[in-house]
Amino acid sequence: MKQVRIKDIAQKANVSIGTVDRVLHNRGEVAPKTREKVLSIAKEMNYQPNIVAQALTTRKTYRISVLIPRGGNDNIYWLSHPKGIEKAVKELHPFLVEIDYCLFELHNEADFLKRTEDILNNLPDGVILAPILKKEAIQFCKKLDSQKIPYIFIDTFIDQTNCVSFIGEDAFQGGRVAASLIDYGLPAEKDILIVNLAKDLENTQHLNRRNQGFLSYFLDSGKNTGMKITVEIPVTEQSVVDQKLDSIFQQNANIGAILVSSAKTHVIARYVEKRDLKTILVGYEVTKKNVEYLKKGIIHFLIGQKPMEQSEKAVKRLFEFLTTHSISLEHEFQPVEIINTETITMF
Amino acid sequence: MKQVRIKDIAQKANVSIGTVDRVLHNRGEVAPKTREKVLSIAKEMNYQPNIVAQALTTRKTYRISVLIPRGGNDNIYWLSHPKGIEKAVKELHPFLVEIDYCLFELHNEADFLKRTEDILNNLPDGVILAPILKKEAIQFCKKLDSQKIPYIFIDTFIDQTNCVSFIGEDAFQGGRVAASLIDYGLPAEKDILIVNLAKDLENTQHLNRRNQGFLSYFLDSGKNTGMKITVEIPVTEQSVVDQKLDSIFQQNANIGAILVSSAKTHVIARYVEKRDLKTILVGYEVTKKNVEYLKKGIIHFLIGQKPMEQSEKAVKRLFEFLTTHSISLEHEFQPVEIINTETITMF
DNA sequence: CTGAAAGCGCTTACAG
DNA sequence: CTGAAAGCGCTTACAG
Repeated sequence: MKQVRIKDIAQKANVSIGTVDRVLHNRGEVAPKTREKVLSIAKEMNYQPNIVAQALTTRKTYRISVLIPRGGNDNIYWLSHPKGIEKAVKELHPFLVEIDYCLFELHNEADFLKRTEDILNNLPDGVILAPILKKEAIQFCKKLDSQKIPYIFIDTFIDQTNCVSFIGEDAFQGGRVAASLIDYGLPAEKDILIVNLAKDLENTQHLNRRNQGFLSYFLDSGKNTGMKITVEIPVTEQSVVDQKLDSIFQQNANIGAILVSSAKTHVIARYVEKRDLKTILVGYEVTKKNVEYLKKGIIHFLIGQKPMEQSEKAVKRLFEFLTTHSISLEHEFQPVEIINTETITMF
Repeated sequence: MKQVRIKDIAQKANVSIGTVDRVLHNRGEVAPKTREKVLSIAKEMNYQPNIVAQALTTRKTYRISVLIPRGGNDNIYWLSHPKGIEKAVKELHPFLVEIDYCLFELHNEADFLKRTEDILNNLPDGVILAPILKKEAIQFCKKLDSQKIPYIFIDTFIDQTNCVSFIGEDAFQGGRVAASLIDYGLPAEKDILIVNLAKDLENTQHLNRRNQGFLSYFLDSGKNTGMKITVEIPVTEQSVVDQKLDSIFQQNANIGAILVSSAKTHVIARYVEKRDLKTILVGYEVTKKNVEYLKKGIIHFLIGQKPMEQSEKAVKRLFEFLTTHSISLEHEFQPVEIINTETITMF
C-alpha cells in the first residue's frame, strides 16, 4: 500500500493542496464544508504525514522541556536522566530536538514552582516531568493542558491528568527481586530487617510498593522462614540511625540480612561497616555512595531501574507523539536490574 | 555553525551542483581537476549530507542482509536477535530499511555457504553476520570486501577482516559475574564444579573466556576457598552426562555449586533435579529450557547477554555507517545481565 | 475563503 | 565533461 500524500487528498476533494494543509493543521480560513470533506477523506485514506518531507521544509526544532530534580554526586539517579535524554536526542538525529533542562531542588516546592513558570513562559512543544510533588504537579499539568502542551511523566505516576504516557519503575517487582536475592544467600531460619529510611517528604509511595513486593515474595515463593522486622527511621543522621539500629540488634541476635527500601542504603552500609556485621545488605539505586559500599563488599546487591533508559524512552515517545500525534503504548514499567560488584564495572 | 549544502560547495568551486553531486558520489564523468577541487572544498567546509533531503529524493530503501543461525524454541538466543532487529528498523522509521534474513543451521558449513551465496547474489547495502564458522566467514568477508559491501559482526569476533564494527558478549566478565553469584550464596569451604558441556563444533572460545573470568574472580576477590573441579563433557546425551556426573559426585561429597559454561545448563539442571541435589546451579543464556528450570528453582541464576540489544545496536550502527560513512565506536561489549526467577517475569 | 508558486537540500535524467 | 531543470512531499507566504 503506497503512501498517501496531501496531493492525493487534494485531488479527491477537488481542492488545492494548500487547503488540505490548512485543514490538517487547523490553520483556519477554511469553509466548514470543505474542512469536513477534507478531514473525512484524509481519514478514509488513512493519511500519515511524511515526516521526512515535513522536517525538510519546516526545519523545525522540537523544543522539549525537562522538569526533574537536580542530580548530584550523591544523586546519580537524577544525574543519569540527562544522559539518557542526550542519547535519545542523538538517536533522533537528523531530526532536531532541543532540550531545555529545568532542574529543581528536590523537595523544594518554591523552586519547583519557579521552574514551572519558566516552562510556561517558554512554551515548549512538549514537557517531560517527574511529578514528585503531587499537588504542584497537578496544577502545572492543568496549565499545560490549557496551553495544549503535551507531557509525559517519568519516575512517578499521578492520576487526574492528561499525560500522554508514563515511564517508570516497577517498584513492586523491584521489591520481589530484592527479596529473592536475600532469600538465595540467607540461611532459611535467619531473620530479615527491613529499614525504611526516608525523610518525610520523600516519595514514600515507591518505598511502600517495594516493601509490599518484598513481603509478597516470602508469602508465595521464599524459603526463608525467619521473622521480617520492619523499622522506620525518618531521618538520615548517622548518629540517630546508629542508635536506633543498635537497639534493634540488641533485641535481635538472629538478623542475617538487611533490606533498605530507599536509595539511602549507604547510611546503613556505614553502620554495618562500623559494627563489623556479617549481615547481607541489599538496597536500591546506583548512587555513588552506594556503589562505594558495593565495591567494599558491604552492600551485596543494588536494585536498579535503569534511569538512563527511562528518560531515553520518554524523549522518543514524546517525539513520536509530537510528530505523529499517536502513541503506541501508554504506560510502561522499566525492567528491574540486578547490580553487584561484577556488573558495576562500567562505573 | 550553519549546515553546509552542496550548493555552497558548488558556488565556491565555480561549478554546478550537479557536478558536485557527481564527485561526491563517485559517479565519474568529471574532469580530474574539477574533482580534486570539489573534494578539497567539501572537506575544507566539512560537508555532511543532509540525510533527510537525501531520503526524500532517493526514497532509498537500505537493504541489510542478516546472516545468523536459525533460532528455535530451544535456541531463544538466536530467536531474540530478529526481535532486536525489528525494533531497530522500527526506530529508524521514517527511513526505510529492509532486512533480508539469511538463517543457517548451526554448525552446518554447507548451509552457511549457501546463505553467503544468496547474499552475494542479492548484493545488499550492508551485512550483519555472526562469524561463528571462522574459516568460512573469513572467505565470505573477503568477497564482501571486493564488492565493497560493509559488514558488522555480532556475537563473535574474528580478526583478519575489515568489519566496520563488532558488537558482542563480554564473556570474561560474564564468567566473573557467575562466580560472584555463586560466591555470595555458597559457604566458603564448599567445592565448585565447573561443567563444560559442548559439542566439538561449538564456539568454545566463548566458553574458555567465561571460565577464565570465573576463575579469575576467585583469584582476586572471592571468599570461597573450596576446590574448583573442572569437567569436560563433549556430548549432551542425558545418560552419558548423568553417568559422568554420578562418578564425580561419588568422588566428591563436598560440591556445593555447579557452574555450566554454556547454554546447555538445562541438561545439568535435569540431573540435579533427578538426583534431588541441593547444589547451587548457575549457567548461561535465557533459553526456554533453562528458564523452565530457573522457574522451578533448580537453576538459581542465568547470565544473559541481551541478544536483542546486541542486534538492535548492530542495525543502527550499520545504518549510521551507510548514511554517513562514519562510525562512532568500533567494538563494543554488551553489558552482562543477571537473571533470576524474579527478573524473568517477562517471559 | 482558496489556489498557485516558491523553496527545503538533494538526486536524477536530459541536453549540450 | 558540465549545467539547468524537474521532482521528492510538505509548508509558507502571497495574490486574489
